[in-house]
Amino acid sequence: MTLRKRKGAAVPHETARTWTITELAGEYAVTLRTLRHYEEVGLLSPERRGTARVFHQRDRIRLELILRGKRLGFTLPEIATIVNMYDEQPGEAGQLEYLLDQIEVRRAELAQRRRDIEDTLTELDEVERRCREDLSRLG
Amino acid sequence: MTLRKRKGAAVPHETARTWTITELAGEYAVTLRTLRHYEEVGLLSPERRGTARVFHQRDRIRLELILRGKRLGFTLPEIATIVNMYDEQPGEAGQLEYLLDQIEVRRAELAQRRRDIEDTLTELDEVERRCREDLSRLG
DNA sequence: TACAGTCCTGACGTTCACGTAAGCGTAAGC
DNA sequence: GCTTACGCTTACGTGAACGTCAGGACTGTA
Repeated sequence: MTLRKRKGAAVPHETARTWTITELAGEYAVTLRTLRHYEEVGLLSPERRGTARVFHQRDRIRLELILRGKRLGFTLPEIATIVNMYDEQPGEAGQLEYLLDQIEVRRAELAQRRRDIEDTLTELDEVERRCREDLSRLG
Repeated sequence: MTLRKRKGAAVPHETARTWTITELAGEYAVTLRTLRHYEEVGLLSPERRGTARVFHQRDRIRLELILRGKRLGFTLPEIATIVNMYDEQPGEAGQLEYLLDQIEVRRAELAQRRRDIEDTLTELDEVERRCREDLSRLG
């Protein structure tokens, strides 16, 4: 799921498949406006052929990351910092340490969210149990 | 963490503690406006003494559920359906089955979010690994 | 060549979840 | 009895994440 190429990983010579904005929107159940918006805020940067957008595999992967971030309740700027981690250039030490910091921040947030989910699931179990109890009392 | 009383669970006779809006806001790090907003949309319904709001333990519990829902990225209406599950009256069979349906829906959403979190954490690990690798190469 | 289909760029509108005054009531303390 | 603190309602403002036109270009096809 990494976007960054570590070496010159010899891409197969065939022309890679691309997608139009309508195709991508259909496949991921988002609107054209949404995809354009993600480009506006720098989350996607499809190739242009003339004025038309041409989406590559790279854009699909980023889009999947974006949608996942949305499901997790992150804002688009937050998602940007996460998504951009994946294709950061090696860079210099200060940058790398900043990146490590960011990773810790996100990790902590995600851990909290996971606890929230566990708690909620447990309580839903309890609600369901009571509910079935009441139902059987009625039947 | 249940709000519904199953029987006449003999409440201790001492007067239960209550909280003012400012106290509650301070404790949960939200604004007065936020608490009032939650009341506007029916998520909280504090007692009124004159015009002033008086919050009870029940309200604290609901507020905790609300904040957890927010961390999980649910909208306030979505949170309402979840929170209201906790203190539904036993009700009739149709209602109970509807509730069971709702529980399934939420459970599925939460399961998806949990997968999202797992995936993201795994990938953060990978990013961190690469990052440390690059750092050691520099040091 | 006419027209349907797909794409584009503005740019204003909308919903959600509050923020932010403005203006007023009331109870405590000096 | 005046100030200060806290609380209230009403109501307009705001930022994020798009929705929704309007107007225009290009492209295949009947």
